[in-house]
Amino acid sequence: MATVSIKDVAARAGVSPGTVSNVLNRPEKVAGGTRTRVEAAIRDLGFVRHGSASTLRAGHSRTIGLSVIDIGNPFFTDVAAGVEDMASERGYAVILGNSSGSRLKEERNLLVFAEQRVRGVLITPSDEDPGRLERLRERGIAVVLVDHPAERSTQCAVAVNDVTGGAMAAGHLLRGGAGRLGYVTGPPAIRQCQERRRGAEQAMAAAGRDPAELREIAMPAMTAKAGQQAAEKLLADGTLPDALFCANDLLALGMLRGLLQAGVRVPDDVSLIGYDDIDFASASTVSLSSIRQPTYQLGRVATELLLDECDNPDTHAHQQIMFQPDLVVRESTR
Amino acid sequence: MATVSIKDVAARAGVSPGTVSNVLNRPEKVAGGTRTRVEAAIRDLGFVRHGSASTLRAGHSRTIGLSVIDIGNPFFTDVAAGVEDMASERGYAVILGNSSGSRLKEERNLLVFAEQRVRGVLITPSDEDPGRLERLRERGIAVVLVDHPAERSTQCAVAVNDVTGGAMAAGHLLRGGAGRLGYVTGPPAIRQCQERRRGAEQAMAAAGRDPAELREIAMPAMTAKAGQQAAEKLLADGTLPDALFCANDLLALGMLRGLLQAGVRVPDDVSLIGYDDIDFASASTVSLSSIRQPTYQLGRVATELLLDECDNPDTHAHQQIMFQPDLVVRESTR
DNA sequence: CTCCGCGCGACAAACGTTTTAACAGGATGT
DNA sequence: ACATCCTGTTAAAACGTTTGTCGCGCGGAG
Repeated sequence: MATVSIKDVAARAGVSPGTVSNVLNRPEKVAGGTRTRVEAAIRDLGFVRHGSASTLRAGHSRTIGLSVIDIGNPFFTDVAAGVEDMASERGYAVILGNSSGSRLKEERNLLVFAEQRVRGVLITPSDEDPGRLERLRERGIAVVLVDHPAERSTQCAVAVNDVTGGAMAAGHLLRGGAGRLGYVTGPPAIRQCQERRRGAEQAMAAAGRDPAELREIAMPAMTAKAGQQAAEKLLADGTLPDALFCANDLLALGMLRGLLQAGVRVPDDVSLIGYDDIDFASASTVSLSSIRQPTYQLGRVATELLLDECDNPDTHAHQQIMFQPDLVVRESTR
Repeated sequence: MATVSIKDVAARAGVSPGTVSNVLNRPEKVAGGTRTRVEAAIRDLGFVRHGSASTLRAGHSRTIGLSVIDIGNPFFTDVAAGVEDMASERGYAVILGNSSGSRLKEERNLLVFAEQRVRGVLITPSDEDPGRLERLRERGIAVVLVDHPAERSTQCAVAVNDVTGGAMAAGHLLRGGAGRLGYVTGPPAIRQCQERRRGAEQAMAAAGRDPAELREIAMPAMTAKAGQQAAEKLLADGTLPDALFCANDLLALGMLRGLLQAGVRVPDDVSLIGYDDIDFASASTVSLSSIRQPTYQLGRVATELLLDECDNPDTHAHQQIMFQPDLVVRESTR
């Protein structure tokens, strides 16, 4: 438990504590001989800098907070991996907060972040209230929105264009010769669901079709189970569309299962496309066409923006970056 | 940026800084009137305690480190969710470290943890070297192993019994009338693969069968793609076992796809069981029988042990907790 | 030979909290 | 009346860094 401090290092190297600090933080300021001597002392004693003391004195830490809505969702997991990698490369630690969609938990996480005096926060807000984030900024904590459009141009944000993605999916189905088109979606409150639908409608209009013909099947959840229920609903109706666009892959996989079990052939009878391109999309029996989002990249870039804002507050220009999704064609579509 | 400190609160409430600290840390020590006055001042000024200053003086922080091998793996994601929930309930923050299987990255993460003076570390070690962990303990940082047996009885560990799980899977297949049994596995270096195999052999012995008959198909990775390749390999050989036990669900899903595409019926021609019971196991075309592990619980309990060790170092008794897996029977097995 | 500038380090003052010892002022017991 | 013990509060000393200021010694310019 004999915690070794900068003083011990200084004593052993025969220099002052300030010099040790300089070796740590601005090595170019200290003469070669002294530096190697100090470095040797650091190694010998197994010294590791006390982050808290450093933060206290310097006024800022080398940690960032990451608040996500659901760490169990592969989408956020990939984002988190990108964040962690980039932060780690730049010597920052990541404090993880999982809000589970609960506003209370999100609030609590932000408080923890504030107590730790994180340098900045990456957040996918669970609702539209900008007040909390404003309060963070007042405390000098940078904020970057992830997978959410910027509420104002005074902040950074990264997102993926869901309208384009929706248009890609529907366009692909239309090019495949689809007559009647169905859109299987989740709760209407979810922004992504709305925008993907909007994209699909645009694609229909561009193909000279009436967007109002798009048949919407809305489910209360975006899970595989909900997808299968949607299939049952469609089959009970008796009028199966020629092609189905599902708002995420889990819905699509459930739908696929429901259709195949009922003897409907995919893609011969019905074309099917999902969204997100999760790992399992390519692993299902009939591999699933989907829309790929650069999730890992989303995390990396968001972190890069955040750290730039922290390290160069003066020259930093706020950016709203919109990534473009990709169409991935597999077996489930004609 | 006017950061408000304990002194400002003290001034406004007309007390000394020490009293404010007491209100924060041992409210029972301060008289009711003073306390409410101080609390009001805290609210009015929007004071939030400076975690680093607190850590520096108190000698310990309210953060723990979590080092996992692959945050993209649903298994670890579930564990992380459990950790985050429990830590958050007890007022601890979680610093996330993702080693991606790289020893170097793991090392770097542990260094970050040490710098942040985390109270303790939860780790799924990426290899068997106990040295690093020993060094952490010398620094007064508690360590709990996750999904890894304890190297010695002087530390806590939580894991799931892989031998039992393997026995459950193989036993289920044997009870279904399987004659020839195959075991599709990953790299032999992975401890879990070995132990699950050992369990399967025990089940065979218990059923009066020669364990040597267990046919092993080892793949270099444990992904869906590798599973499909394994299927191709088996089909090329021409001698398909009656039943297949895959060391994880991804392998099993790939295998399922490969078999179905070749016209092999599951479970009529071949029974198939996976391991982990990931979400998608129940959503595949032929839903997958599997072995469920209490992952979320694993994370919660590990955190509980860690915090107990931190908060009651004297009375704390090291524990090695072994969870039992569950057999989940679905459509893929007879 | 003096003076200036410069490179390198030492010194010391913070940073915001926790904690110990000390203390005031009653209440209590003798 | 005095000694004693509470209870509630304060003052001050840490904790381990960072950082601005200052001083020393040396080499080159005047």
